[in-house]
Amino acid sequence: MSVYVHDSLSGRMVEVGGEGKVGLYVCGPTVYGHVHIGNARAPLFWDVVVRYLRSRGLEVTFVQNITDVDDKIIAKANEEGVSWQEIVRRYVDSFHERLGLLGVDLPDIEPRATEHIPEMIGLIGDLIDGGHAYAPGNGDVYYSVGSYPPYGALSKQRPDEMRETEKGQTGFKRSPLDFALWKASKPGEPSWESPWGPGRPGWHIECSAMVEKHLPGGADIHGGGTDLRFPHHENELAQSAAAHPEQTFVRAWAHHGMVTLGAGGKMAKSLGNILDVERAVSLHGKNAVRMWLLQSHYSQPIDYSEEILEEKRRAYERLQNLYAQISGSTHSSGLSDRLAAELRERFDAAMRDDLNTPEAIAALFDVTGRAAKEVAVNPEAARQFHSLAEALQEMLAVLGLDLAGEDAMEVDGVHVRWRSGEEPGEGVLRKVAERQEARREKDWAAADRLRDELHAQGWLVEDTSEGPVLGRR
RNA sequence: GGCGGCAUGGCCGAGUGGUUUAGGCACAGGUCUGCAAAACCUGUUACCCCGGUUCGACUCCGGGUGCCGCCUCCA
Repeated sequence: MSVYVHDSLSGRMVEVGGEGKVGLYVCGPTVYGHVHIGNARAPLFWDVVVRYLRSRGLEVTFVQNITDVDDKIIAKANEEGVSWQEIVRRYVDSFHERLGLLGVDLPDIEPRATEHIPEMIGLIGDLIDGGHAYAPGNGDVYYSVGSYPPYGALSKQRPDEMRETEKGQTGFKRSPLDFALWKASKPGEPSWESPWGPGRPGWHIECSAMVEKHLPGGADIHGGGTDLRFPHHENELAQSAAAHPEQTFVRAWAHHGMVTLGAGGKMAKSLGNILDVERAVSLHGKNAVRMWLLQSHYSQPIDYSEEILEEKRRAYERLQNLYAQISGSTHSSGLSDRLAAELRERFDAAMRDDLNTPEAIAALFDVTGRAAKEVAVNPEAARQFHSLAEALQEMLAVLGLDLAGEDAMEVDGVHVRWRSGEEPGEGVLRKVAERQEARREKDWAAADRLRDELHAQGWLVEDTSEGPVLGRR
């Protein structure tokens, strides 16, 4: 069992998991604010990938770091007059809470930069020893881009053509492209002892150190947004490859597209055009958000709008309705077995081909729709799709989409059902029972009046042969 | 300015050198239904422009146009 992932460095598909194991490293957040849905794309997508790989029997180690020391964290702390640790604590909690709202599981290892200072210092030492870094005496240590000829390969940039930009110049760097591995700390800033004086790590070095530590032998897949390709990933690669040329650092670089907000372009904290995860979930629901992010390929940019999310909510509902038709199955017809096998095969083929979640989801709709057609022609078939329902449950678990079960209650002698999760109030239930009673007496005027009232309260009543079912409208 | 990517039907969005419908949403008509909803049936709209390669290109190559990302912190 293995999957193929498009590698941004070579431009080719790389086989991953052939040995039965997969080491995955994904760049996590810098915790100085609440994560928005753009930030959430990576954790959500890779969580799905991890679930998929595990469902196929692969042993996965998923590492996603947290950057807990950084200029912005320090700035935020100063702004509020609290410690940087306080800022970190607050936004790590917020990050976890928001992932929870989206139904995203935490990675196996969530290393923090500040917990890897010795490893980073060691790595920097190796770079200096190898002639790839220098300490000009101001307390900083810089990576010498010129010492590593392949520099630029990942971002397809040529160092000599990038010289135009001199924004990074400090006076101590030998080349403006050189970047900080270690920064001398100013008074009041977080600081650690090092051979070059008290200071703190540069941004890129943490990922190099943490990949090497937590995924010995290298990462099979290294994920992150396309905006990290340069300079972050380029620098990571340059550091590790130069320090430890005998080791593989990353086998496949997988970059996901940006979440855009219509004409506003890329969603970014610095642009202020962000949509908080909490708001997105409360506006559209977890399932719609997941459907939205998973129904386009990870490598593509994806646009957010309320209309699009509404569409995705409906798409999810359709899947839900299709599933509901066969969910009561007690046995499996030959058709069910065939469809289940086809579904597994297509889902698998799609995922193995560069983690193509939209293709995988299309298979869900297609196969399930065919079962629904059968049910339409032959109502008996509704109870004969056990094997398909089972397969569907597995795939939806991988995608993290809920299969809303149903709860029910006897109200005034009427069996009232509703989608689990949102319990209707006593008054609503009573109205439904009353309406059912009116229908029994063919008092359509009263029944319609009650339907309208329930509608006004946000509920939709569906009449079925098995009695009324409540749903949020 | 440099580098990279993308351009598919009303919208979202996969995919492929030709023989089959991606899938979803929306819309129109119908079946079912007291009504409504769901489901099912039928129908509608495709591959940015110009060249080239090819027996044949939406699918490969070149050019153009447009959009996006990166080149500075950024998922």
